[in-house]
Amino acid sequence: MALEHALLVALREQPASGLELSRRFGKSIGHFWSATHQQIYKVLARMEADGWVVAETVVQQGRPDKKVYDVTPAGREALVAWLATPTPESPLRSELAVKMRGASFGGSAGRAAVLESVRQHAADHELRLDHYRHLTKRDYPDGPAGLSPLELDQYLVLRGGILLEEGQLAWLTEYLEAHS
Amino acid sequence: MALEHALLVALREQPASGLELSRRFGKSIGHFWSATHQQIYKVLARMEADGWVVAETVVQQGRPDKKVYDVTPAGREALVAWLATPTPESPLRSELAVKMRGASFGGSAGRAAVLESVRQHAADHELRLDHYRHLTKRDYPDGPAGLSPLELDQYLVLRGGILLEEGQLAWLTEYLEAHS
DNA sequence: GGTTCCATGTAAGTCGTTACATGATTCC
DNA sequence: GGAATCATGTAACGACTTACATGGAACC
Repeated sequence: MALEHALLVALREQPASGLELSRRFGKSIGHFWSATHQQIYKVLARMEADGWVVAETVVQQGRPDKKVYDVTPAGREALVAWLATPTPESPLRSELAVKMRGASFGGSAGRAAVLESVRQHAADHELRLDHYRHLTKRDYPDGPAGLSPLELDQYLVLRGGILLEEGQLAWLTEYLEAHS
Repeated sequence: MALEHALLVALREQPASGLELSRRFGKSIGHFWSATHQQIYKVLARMEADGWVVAETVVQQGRPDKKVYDVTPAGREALVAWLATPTPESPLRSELAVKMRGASFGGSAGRAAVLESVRQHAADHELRLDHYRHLTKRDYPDGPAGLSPLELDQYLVLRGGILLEEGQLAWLTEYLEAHS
């Protein structure tokens, strides 16, 4: 029940078509709320039926038409109402943690496989961390000083990405060291 | 497609009934893979049909009978096979991050509401962090030295809980400081 | 007598993923 | 000519949640 609101936020930052949204979700917001294009189309259709957004068909040359969505006043109200709603804690699910606890029951092959998974994930997290740090340097070379409220919030969400990735990496590194 | 395997791990550590499992999932493993009892019963039934587990009805005095599940050789094989499978990265979903980015579009009331949500979550994470640290002191007073492989893995998963909670807390603290 | 706990489920519905479909256009 | 991109979807399925149901035992 929250993809709708994530889309509202994205559309308030900038009106967009379904595909543009799904691409944007591959970046910024998507790091904290992923969605495929199929899902996005479905939810957009429902939001349009509910009057939260309106679509305007934009004719393009050399490309298919696209439907650019924008948020209606009703959609804005829905967003504000949602902000005031208590935020349930997102259940943290780590398949890797389950495998770590299962490694003892998998013999030497199982243990090696889990080690390999952990190594792979550590590399992934390191990569993403590099990416976030690069974004920080590029978009906020002077740190958070002098940013508008909107920019400050975007900066702080990026900081969240960095801090969470650092936590993950610290964990997996500790695991690998303990098993070496 | 992974609750099955989480249950296999839990049952290999100790055979149990559905309700006992759902209680255990409120603790240790559950911090990384939550599940309600309804879901657990359903999956256990499927696993029994698949021959991964067998149920033994245990008569109790003053209480209803319970069905204690144990893992079969086929279940053990399924667990080993799963360990060797590549581990997809669990999509990280933070409703709070979406709200942070939406706060600018919610007026002063919206911003205050988001701040309150962040404060609440920070308190929750601090509480859980205290809990994990308490568990560490109680169960591993001497650190990881001298633990069996199984205990070491349990220790390392607990360490994961601590490191991830610390990351979360650091993030939310930074947010609150930036908005004070 | 009412409430809570134990223990096992069913039913209905939402959320999300995976696979497939279409049709035009540009790139090699 | 074949592949990739743009753009929008449908269909089928599985995962997960929420609400409800049952029935006895213990607690106050």
